[in-house]
Amino acid sequence: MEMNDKERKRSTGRKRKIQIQKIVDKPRLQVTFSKRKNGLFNKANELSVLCGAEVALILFSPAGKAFACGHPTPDHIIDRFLDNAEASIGSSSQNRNVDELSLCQQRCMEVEKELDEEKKRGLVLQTLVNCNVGTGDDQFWWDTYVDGLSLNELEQMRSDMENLKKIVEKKVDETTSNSTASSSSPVPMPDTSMMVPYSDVNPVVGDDEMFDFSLDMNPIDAYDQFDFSNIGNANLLELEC
Amino acid sequence: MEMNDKERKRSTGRKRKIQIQKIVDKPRLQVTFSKRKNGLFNKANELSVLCGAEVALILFSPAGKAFACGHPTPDHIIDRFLDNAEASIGSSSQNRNVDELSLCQQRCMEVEKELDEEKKRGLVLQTLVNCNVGTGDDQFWWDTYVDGLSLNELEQMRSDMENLKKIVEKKVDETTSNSTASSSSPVPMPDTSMMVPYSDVNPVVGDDEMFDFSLDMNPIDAYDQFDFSNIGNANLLELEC
DNA sequence: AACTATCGATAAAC
DNA sequence: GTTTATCGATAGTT
Repeated sequence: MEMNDKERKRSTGRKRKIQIQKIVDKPRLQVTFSKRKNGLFNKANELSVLCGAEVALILFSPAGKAFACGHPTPDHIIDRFLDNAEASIGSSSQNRNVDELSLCQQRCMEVEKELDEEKKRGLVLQTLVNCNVGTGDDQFWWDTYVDGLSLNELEQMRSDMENLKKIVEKKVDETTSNSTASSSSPVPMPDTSMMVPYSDVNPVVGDDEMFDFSLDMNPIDAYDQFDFSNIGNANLLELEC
Repeated sequence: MEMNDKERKRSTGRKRKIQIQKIVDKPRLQVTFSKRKNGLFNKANELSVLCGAEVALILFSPAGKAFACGHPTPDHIIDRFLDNAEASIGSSSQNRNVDELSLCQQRCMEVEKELDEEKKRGLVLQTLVNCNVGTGDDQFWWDTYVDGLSLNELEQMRSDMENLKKIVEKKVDETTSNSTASSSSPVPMPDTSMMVPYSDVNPVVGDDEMFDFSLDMNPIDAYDQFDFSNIGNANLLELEC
């Protein structure tokens, strides 16, 4: 975005540092809660995906509304946590009717495992392609690719490149002359989901759809009130498995 | 901080945009998990204080270590959550399970899709490896590769190829004049990275331009050259750039 | 709810 | 751990 300094001056909303203290203004609290709840779910989701970690996030709004998310499921995480902490207390979510769900979860985990191995395989292949030469930040693949070739191979490659260029140009011509049917071309549009699997696939989503990518998030219906008036700092604990 | 561009270049640690996908590299995953775990706890705490909300966050590291925090205590939140869930058996629990199921299915499909893409990428890399090693009578990978490209991709590829040709010619010159294998100089080429799906190689490219490998290629069946499942991540080079 | 400047989180390098 | 540049989250405004 291009702006000169004067345009900058008359910018509208400006963020300022805030103290981490209970917000008294009700509307502001509501907005903040909504925004930060979304941000928190988003970050929990990202951590889960990035690290393959099991994450559960449970929160009650000041109004007493419950939200939870987790992968594979909040109950799963809770059970594991409780089993961990108390060794053997029967969980209340055992007898739930989750046959199909648990099947899906199982499959999901299997696919994730397979994906993991496929990525490992990709790394190995990439290593081979790069001739085991580590790439610098500013190098492109052919820089290292070319490094591994002998002179003969290089000359071969040069002629290959010329042929390829012809092929490409021919293909461009074909595609251009057929441009009337461009939208219905036999070549499907590139699917960028490989590169951007979670962030930019659906740029515009509703509030509720925002975190449906991988964490199960389910707002719970209305619930009895608690007294939220005095809540202190977080009670942190770490424990070993 | 005021810095001109040259000083910028010399900076040490640089944050770059990362894909929200499972991190394969173990050390990197470990660091990311640790940092993001702290950030997540911190944000959960802030939300709790700012809005007076009850928040519980439970997570298991990939290694199986459990962490939890909550107000007033994780167990308290969990109890409340479980009571809540039990209390709402009948009306919403059915919907909730359905919701969880569909979300799980959605994630499953996404993972499967990513796996598909990863496999196609593996095919391309495999083909590349085979063509690098193999000789002559096989078609080169790009011959089939080109068939699946759209017009934009073809034009992108054409310019890529011209740059690559220059690199190859330069390399030929170097090899011819200097028997010493000098390291190739980085070629500033802003809008590429077509071939290497690990898109972080090129920070300039926009998400929309990301290339993918969802193409119909003639697979070269050489999948089981290696047993990838036995390869630990730690043994692999850092190749994610 | 959308926008923008700012602040905070954090990826990469040390 | 520490540092630093960058990216993402978000406070305040409309």
